[in-house]
Amino acid sequence: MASTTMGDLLRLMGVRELALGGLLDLPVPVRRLRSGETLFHEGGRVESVQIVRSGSFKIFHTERDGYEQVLGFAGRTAMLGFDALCLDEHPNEAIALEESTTFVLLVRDLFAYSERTPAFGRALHMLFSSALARQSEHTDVMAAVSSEARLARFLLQLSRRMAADGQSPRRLLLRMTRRDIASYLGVAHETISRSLKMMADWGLLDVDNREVEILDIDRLQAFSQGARRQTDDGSGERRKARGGVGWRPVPVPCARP
Amino acid sequence: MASTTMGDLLRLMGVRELALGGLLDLPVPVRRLRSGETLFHEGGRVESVQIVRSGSFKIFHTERDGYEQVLGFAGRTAMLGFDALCLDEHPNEAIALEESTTFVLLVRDLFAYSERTPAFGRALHMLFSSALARQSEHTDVMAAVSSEARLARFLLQLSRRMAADGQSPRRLLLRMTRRDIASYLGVAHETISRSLKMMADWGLLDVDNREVEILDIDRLQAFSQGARRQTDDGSGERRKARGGVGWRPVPVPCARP
DNA sequence: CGCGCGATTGAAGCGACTCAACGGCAGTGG
DNA sequence: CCACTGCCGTTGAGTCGCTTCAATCGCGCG
Repeated sequence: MASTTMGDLLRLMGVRELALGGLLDLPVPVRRLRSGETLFHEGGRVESVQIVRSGSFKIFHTERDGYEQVLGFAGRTAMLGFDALCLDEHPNEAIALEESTTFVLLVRDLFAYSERTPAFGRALHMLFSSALARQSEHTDVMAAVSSEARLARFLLQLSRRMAADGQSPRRLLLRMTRRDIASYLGVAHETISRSLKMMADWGLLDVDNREVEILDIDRLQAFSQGARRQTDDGSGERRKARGGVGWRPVPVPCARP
Repeated sequence: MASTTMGDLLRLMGVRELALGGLLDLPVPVRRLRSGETLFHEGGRVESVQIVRSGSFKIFHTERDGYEQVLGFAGRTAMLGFDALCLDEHPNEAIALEESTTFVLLVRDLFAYSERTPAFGRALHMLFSSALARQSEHTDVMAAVSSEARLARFLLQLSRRMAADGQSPRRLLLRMTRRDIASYLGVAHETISRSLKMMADWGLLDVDNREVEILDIDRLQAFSQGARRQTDDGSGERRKARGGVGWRPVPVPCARP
């Protein structure tokens, strides 16, 4: 494993000021997971906080009735397991959606790291903050009223993450199932299928199973902002847009509850 | 103002090990706000992180179309403005719902505090963690399908906060409007009225304008669990029970959100 | 006192859930 | 090798809960 030092971790965390103490060579353990492997279990003891180095994860909670509530999806630079710090056990479970690696920071070492490497301490604060910001993404999708708008916001979030990683913000590869997305968005999984089709028919997306290409990111953005469509003109006409030619969704903003 | 020291702050944060350095006497500024006053504006510069010492706040975001999306309600010990740390400006706004006070921690001092008072650093980590946990409360209410279940979960959250503050978990005083609650729960404000009435008729609550008394907390709890039915999943339980005793006569489940 | 806002209640229409069936694909085992 | 079984994804049809529009009442305030 060529790169498993504090310096590498700091680089991942976006720290640029690397002219610091020799602690940059401090080894930091890396964990490898195959697709489907679980990072930590719900109810498990809290021993470490982990930072995603590569791959992606699904975080979810299993309700008493067995329903699997998806809480979020984590990609590169995400911090996992931190919400458990103020509890005695993990409130949720994380599993890898693909082959992934994480930096492992033992909770008992966390504070020592911060004291000995100030840059790490500050970067940690930033990570905390962005963990909060990531959480608010969920609030953002749930704030949309229609299921299509929720899905649009979700796709735009993925797109932004791709861009942040220096990849194309247009071509998305959904590593999670429709059912996972549905749970995350708080809709039925059938609705995800239907909404994807709708948006494809409208010319916003090109959908091929898990591969989604955003064709018109501006209109998608506008659409994701839309509260509820007005029926105004030929409302009975919107059953099936043909071939995606000419028809536009025309989202009309209107006051909400 | 009798109590505005680091020691008081640590006490609020729940730190018990107060046998520490003399930095406990370090003064920490306190801010007072009247009802309706704003703690920080959306788009404002990020100068401080604040911890609620008394009172309560509404955190919200104003969308382009003018719709006010409520993101949460903060009470005693809540940390506000921290999500802005990794951004250049506040992503949301906070206003006091009643007469309130906060401890003010300048961002530029944050790290220094941690270095000089290790107990503070650790307590800060805990605060970060519980800020995350608080965020997940929103996910929790949104996970409920029916508007009544959402409202029930919301009331139970308030109840738990009351209990955590040593007050009666039964008598709630809603400091926010129905409209605020509705926005937070993602439903129409009329629905809040109707749901409250429903639950009162059911004998779960006693409602008098902003004063709500929980009459049967156990049944309320049970009621709030009405999530999405189904699943029974069985993935971990899959007994191929060949020649089995008690094989289910009905080919039940289709996995459902 | 009238104005605005919060809260309640009624009526009607639509969007999303539910139930159900089908096709495709991967893993498995005879 | 090829049924066989599960799971994922899609599509259809019917029902219902919630939104939407609307009217009314109470209350604090300039």
